[in-house]
Amino acid sequence: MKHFKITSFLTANLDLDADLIEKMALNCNTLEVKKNSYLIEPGQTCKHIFFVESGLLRQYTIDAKGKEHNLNFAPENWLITDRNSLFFNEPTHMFIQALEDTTVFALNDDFFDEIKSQDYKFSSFNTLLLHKHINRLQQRIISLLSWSAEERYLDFIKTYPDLTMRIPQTMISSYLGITPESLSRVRKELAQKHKK
Amino acid sequence: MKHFKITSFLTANLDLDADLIEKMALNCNTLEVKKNSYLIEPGQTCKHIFFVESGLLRQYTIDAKGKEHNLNFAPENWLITDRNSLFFNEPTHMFIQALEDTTVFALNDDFFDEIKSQDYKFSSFNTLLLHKHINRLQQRIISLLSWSAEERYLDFIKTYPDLTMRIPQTMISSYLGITPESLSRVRKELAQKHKK
DNA sequence: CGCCGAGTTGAACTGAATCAAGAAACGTGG
DNA sequence: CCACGTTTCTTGATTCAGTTCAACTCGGCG
Repeated sequence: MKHFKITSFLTANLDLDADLIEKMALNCNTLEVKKNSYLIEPGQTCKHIFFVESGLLRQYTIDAKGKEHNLNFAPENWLITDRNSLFFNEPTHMFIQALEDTTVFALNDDFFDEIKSQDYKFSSFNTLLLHKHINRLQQRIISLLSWSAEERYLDFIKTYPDLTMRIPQTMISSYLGITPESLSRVRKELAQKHKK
Repeated sequence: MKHFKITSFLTANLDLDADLIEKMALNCNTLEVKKNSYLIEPGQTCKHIFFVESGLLRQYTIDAKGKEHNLNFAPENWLITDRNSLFFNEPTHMFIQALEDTTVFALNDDFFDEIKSQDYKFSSFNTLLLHKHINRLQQRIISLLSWSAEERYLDFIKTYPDLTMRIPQTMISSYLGITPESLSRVRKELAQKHKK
């Protein structure tokens, strides 16, 4: 049996039979994505849910004004996909790019359908993922509505302490919805406060 | 057979057997919610998906600073719920309040589980709803990140032309993430532009 | 060594918030 | 159905968080 991290991830989350997980591990693909290259680009239709074995991905889009918006980061043990493209079978508007050399485990979405009949837990697992995703999006909307740039940054480093070092500041600022200059100033302010 | 609007809504969306829909219609409750009263309040656990037969609901939350944030409006033919509370069976932080005298059709969430075995279309219907919800949330995040107050308002009146008249401006402004004063000024500007 | 992109810093600017005060709309009780 | 008080909306003056633009620093890499 292949020993991907996803194996333990799934076992922990689902309490599935080992042979079912192994079956999945055998059917799905491991992909290597070199730093700065792309897993998904606009126009493509996203067919997989990607589980990050190692490395770091970012998901971003470019708006009508040509501005880049980082919507998600996915370090090891995270899942990432474009639910919209995947489910509605439409071309995506998203980029998914590797910020570090990354190994992903690509779960073909069909797999969920196939397995559904075999194991009820597995289909409800996908529903769980959808609900967790909704939760995160909701939280982010509320943070954009109610917090200042500084508060959003503090929340970011609290939530993802290790990522702060691995993601360029321009991308973090874009995720937070502020300019790189503003983030730089926020960081400076915080450093000064901390020194006292 | 009861003639709720939801009947035609479901028929249009699902192509279900008439008797299945009727069964649902008989098993679920119609609730009347008087203007300004609440369907859901924080602390309660949300157990239903509400389909609005007639009237208008709003969903909002109050943040740590005591500020109110309108997250959703649901006029006739819309569905509304707190997915988080519903799925994880946790107390909600949301208010769902009637802005007009409203009639809702309350689908007990268990119903989806029960019906799942009987009709596969029905369970995939719920998944469809989840994906549509994710889509809306994603769009809203992007609009908060990339559009000005005026642009967001223009998008709002374009998307929900009739709602603009039925929802107090304070609530629209809160939905857009701006102050009531700013919205008033934005409207004034637009009226002047339009006059020319 | 010298270039180049990322990050920092400064100064001027601006969109939106805040505070305050007036006008209009609303519903409640007489 | 009107009168009154309360809330909502508007308008103005001022302030502020964050943007923009431009110049500078620093660290990595060919």
